[in-house]
Amino acid sequence: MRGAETKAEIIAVADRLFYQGGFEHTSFAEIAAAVNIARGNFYYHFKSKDEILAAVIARRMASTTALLESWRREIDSPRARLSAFVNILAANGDKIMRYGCPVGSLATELSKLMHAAREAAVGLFDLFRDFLAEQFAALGCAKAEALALHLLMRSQGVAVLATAYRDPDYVAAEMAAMEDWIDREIARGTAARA
Amino acid sequence: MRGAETKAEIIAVADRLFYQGGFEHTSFAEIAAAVNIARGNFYYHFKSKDEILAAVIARRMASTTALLESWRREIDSPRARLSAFVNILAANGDKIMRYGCPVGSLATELSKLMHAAREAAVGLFDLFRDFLAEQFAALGCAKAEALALHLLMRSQGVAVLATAYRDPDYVAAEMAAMEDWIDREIARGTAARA
DNA sequence: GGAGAATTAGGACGAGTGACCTAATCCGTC
DNA sequence: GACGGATTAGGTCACTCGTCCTAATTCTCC
Repeated sequence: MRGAETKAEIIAVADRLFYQGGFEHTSFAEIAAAVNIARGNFYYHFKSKDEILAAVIARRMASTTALLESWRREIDSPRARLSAFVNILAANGDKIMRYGCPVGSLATELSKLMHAAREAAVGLFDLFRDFLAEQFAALGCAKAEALALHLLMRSQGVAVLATAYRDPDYVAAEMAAMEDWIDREIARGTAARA
Repeated sequence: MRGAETKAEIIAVADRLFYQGGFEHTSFAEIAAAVNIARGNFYYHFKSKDEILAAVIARRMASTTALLESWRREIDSPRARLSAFVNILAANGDKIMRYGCPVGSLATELSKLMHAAREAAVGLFDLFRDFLAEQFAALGCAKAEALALHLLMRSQGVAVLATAYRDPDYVAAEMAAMEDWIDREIARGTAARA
């Protein structure tokens, strides 16, 4: 069973390093140093670097699914669940200002590389999109998926500008604007039903 | 004078390849093959890869400045100038869906690399921000710079999701939403003045 | 047309890359 | 406590990377 633990540790470290430095920029040597294992030893656990990437994406899919599931379970109102999403920007502000959004930056990098794992990486967006659409639908909004994509788009835009300008005040302002937009859309949805 | 032409060609090709494949992923060999010159020969024109990056950023600053200047000169109304900005998303749609936004993706990559040229790359955002703020101010909007950053943020968010989902219809929908938002902000500005 | 500078061709260098291998070591099972 | 599969250590492989040289070539100007 020790092997499984080592493998999980490699994936966890690779996950962090892929985020912080980018997939291609991160070398086996770097991961090995962080995990404290011999460099050539990766090939007992993974056949290639692409296989590590696939494992990292799978790990992110699992952890994101778990996060969204906990929100569905522990947060009562759909409106508050939307705020939970928006608040990611504040909770991870420091990391976002240095490394961008892990989902968006990976998808963009893999797209530039024309990497086969691009579509798998986009699956992370799907998780958030579906979660958000669920909440908008529960709030009685028509075209819930379009609203979900719009909110996703805003979080990505804020992440990019946060990385560029590194201004926490700007991020806070856009978060407030997102909350306002959500409330307006909900109001529009209930008005349409009346 | 032949040297200057070769240098300019190297910069132009590097510009394209840095955009399409990313800065770090693009090698001298790749650039050399595209320019049809000997690989080791770069060091007559540039002392290092970072120097090529600096030249590419300078080139983008110049071409962006020229583009915005032409808009200021040839487009009469500030409102139409804002539309010109939004329309970049349609005009460059195919490239954006494959490689993302050249400004945003470079800034994010350099941030991950903790590269010294990061701040210079962010200067490209400044050009657009100032241009947009100028137009909002001319339209009588208060907090023109905040509105400019918001529009910039949206274009970045759309670029990231366009790269992820590669759906032209989604891009078109967000462009329309951006136009609506602009009109509402202008209306708000004139109402406040009345 | 010849001197001298600008430019190019064509490697070579050490370091680092992902990939691969084999021998040693660990550890649960009988 | 010896066996056998699971795991690790550590080194090697071919290759590419950015960088750097030097010799040849081209161009400019007297």
